[in-house]
Amino acid sequence: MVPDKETLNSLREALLLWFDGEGRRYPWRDDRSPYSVLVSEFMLQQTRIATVLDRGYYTNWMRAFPDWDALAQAPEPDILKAWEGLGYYNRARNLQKTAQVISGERDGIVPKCRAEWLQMPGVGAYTAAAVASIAMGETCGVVDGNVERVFARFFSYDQPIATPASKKLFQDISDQLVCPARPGDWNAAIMELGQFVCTRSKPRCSDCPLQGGCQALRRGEVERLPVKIKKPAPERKREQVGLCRKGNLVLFVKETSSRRKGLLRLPSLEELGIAEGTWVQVDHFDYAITKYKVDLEVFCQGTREYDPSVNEPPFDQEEQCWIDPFQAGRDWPAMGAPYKKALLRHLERQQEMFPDIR
DNA sequence: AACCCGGGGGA
DNA sequence: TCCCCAGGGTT
Repeated sequence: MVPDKETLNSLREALLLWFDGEGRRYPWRDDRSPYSVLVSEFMLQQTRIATVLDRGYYTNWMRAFPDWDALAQAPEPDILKAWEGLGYYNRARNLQKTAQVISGERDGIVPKCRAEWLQMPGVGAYTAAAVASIAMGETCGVVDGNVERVFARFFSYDQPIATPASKKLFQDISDQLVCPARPGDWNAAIMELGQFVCTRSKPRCSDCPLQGGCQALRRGEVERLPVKIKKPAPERKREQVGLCRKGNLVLFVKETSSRRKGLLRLPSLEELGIAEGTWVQVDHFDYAITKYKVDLEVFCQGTREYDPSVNEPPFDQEEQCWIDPFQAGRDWPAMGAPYKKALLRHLERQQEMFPDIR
């Protein structure tokens, strides 16, 4: 599948020339230290560049935790707060674990190659190849969603790409195509080609530096590739939570499950011991979580005040957390996005009903 | 190999 | 609505 040496050289030249002209500037491209690159790669796992940049996650993180030591020593609530809204919170925990391994066990010595990076927590095939090539100049190829799409089209690969066999094939191809002279740029370039030119829909083939060698373009199969396996429709669920007020405070619960440990959520009516029909539904909206689509229903007491002496929540004191949403810095612990949304919508409603308060 | 994990933005 | 994004870990 891999082209002969001469074709390969012209391929590399064409893509890198395009990248030198069209390549974007990102903060982690201006500073290619292993730490900067690794932080960016963790944030970009299953997350769009625009999300990471526009909402300031990368900048804030680098300011709060500028190096391995700072991250290694940071309290977990702080790193979760810096990650709040990005999702997949184990990424933040694993990033810190990696920092702790490097700054502690390895005495500040970073892994020197892809195989060593692969040993770090939260670092898989993609991230190991990315940081090894971009930050250390190792000749190894990345495979992400963009690369899969570009390869499937360029080689007119008509098998489903989400299989182990396809993954292995693409990894092998990527490792052979990567330009030894500029491995980091090559990997960035092919991903960026997938992002801006070889897009999922409406690909801009006439702008593509690889159009001459693209098999799918020649066969008119670009729109059909890559072949994806259709996912089952999400399972619908209903979630009923209570917004408990005590003065300016709102009751939250600290999650204890391993993955979401430390995140805040609103308590369920069941946890609160609220009989159905006794509280008033004040809001509802849908949110998606992995394979589920959840209809979140928010309830309040008829009166505006929640009286804990009458209705003390049955869960442990340590799991309770009363938040003051009017606090200037809104300095509460990291909150799951749906519950944060429910809280903010509650505050908006209250402002409309009682504009005199705050 | 299948399943789990968040959240958002574009089409 | 659906898709899928610079994936990784666990079972």
